[in-house]
Amino acid sequence: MRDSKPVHKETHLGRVPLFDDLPGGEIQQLAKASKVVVLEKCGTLFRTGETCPGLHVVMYGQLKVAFSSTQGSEKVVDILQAGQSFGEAELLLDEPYRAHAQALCDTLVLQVAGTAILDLIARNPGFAHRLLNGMSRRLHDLMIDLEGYTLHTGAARVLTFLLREAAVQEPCNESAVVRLSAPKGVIASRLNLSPEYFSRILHDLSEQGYFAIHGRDIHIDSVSRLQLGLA
Amino acid sequence: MRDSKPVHKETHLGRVPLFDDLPGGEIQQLAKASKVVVLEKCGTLFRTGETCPGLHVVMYGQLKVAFSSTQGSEKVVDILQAGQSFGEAELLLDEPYRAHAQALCDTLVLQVAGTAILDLIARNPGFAHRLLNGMSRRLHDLMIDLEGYTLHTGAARVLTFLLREAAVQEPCNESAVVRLSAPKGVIASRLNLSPEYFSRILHDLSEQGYFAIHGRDIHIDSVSRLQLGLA
DNA sequence: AGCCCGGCTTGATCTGGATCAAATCAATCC
DNA sequence: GGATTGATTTGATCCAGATCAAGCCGGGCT
Repeated sequence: MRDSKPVHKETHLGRVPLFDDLPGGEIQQLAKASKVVVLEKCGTLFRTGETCPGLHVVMYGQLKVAFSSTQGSEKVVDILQAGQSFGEAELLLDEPYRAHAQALCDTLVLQVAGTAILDLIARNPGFAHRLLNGMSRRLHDLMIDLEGYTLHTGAARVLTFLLREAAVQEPCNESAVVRLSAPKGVIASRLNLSPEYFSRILHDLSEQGYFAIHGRDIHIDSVSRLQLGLA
Repeated sequence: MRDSKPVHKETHLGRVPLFDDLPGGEIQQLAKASKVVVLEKCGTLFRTGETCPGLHVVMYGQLKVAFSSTQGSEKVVDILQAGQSFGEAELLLDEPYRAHAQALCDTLVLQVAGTAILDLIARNPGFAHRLLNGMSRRLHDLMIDLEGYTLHTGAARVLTFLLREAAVQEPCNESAVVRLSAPKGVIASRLNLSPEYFSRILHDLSEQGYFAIHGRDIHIDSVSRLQLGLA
């Protein structure tokens, strides 16, 4: 992140799903109300307990959102990719963050001031609806995670995760190569597993012929076979 | 639930926090678009996989929302009290329910048709904002639960639960009697504990002098003492 | 009163997954 | 290339919390 070429906020914002059907004027308002944050790998975007300065939108790079326990261990709640936003709930409730966010690689974030978002909600019902849909999606995904954590075994969570990744990375293919988008330790924590146990599960499943592991690439011969493994 | 006195939807809806500052005309529209559902104890409101007929609003009574595993065990996600609504996310995304809902006692629910809610969002930015706040609250609470499940021990979750209940039931009192609003087994599942282990934790904590148990009533001498127990 | 049934407790045992410790591998930097 | 540092694996051990199996209320019913 050492080049200091000025960031053109409008074009960036216009590409984000949450904003991409907004008229140009609105985008300009948002751009004016937003701040560029440049993070290098491992840089912190916000910490637990801080109050939220606005809506975070990832332009490029990758962030992990995690809880930290008193004993230094942490639990990754979400991994944010380019185009995703974060902090809607805290913004609307004006509550401090329960988690912290850290860049997994060099990352660019725009922070849109809360007032600009609130204005937009009041002025543009279509945007409110879109925001509502985004939050619904997040709520729904969180429910799925919760179901996994409380009802499914570690191996089942790993299989489910790989299936979802395969569906995203190579839709509708019977065979797929899934590339883990983050270090195994981070994925492990995301699945609520210790790195060691995650490694063992991966090993076991590959021994059972579900897939082959090559570093961060998981080669799946038969996606439908994985699906069966869930039963 | 054996009296069949017709339910006056308007007055009921007008008392629900989500709708209570809507103009009378809007309330009437909602009432017209909503259906009364009467459930007796253990009656099912909806099942996993069903598509959602509208927004559920609890008028009186109590519901549990839970995941069911293939082996018959279940995990309670939420306990809904009178005045609460449920199903916003599924409604907006048009996704089937991931969980089922069952009445814990005789319960009255209004189901507001999805179209009426969508209209209201498009027409009334204030309502959209209110809905957004409600979903933020739910998202935030879910995050707190998740933090508990993944990072805290069983005993810590029980203490946290009791502290929140005390804060709701007897705000700002140093001593409090917390009445468990549901059978212990349901609370246990809500905290992601087996009934047996929940019972043991309660026993242990009371032995350590944190509180005294009388059936479903937990007598807390010193709320601040409980807070210390969390460290 | 006596009976029944569902909710709760208690005890004994088991296990998924964590933790600790050490070895191996991989990427980067002199 | 060798050294350094972090990521991953492997092995041994441990533990929070589940499960299984009885007992034990307490309250509604006849």
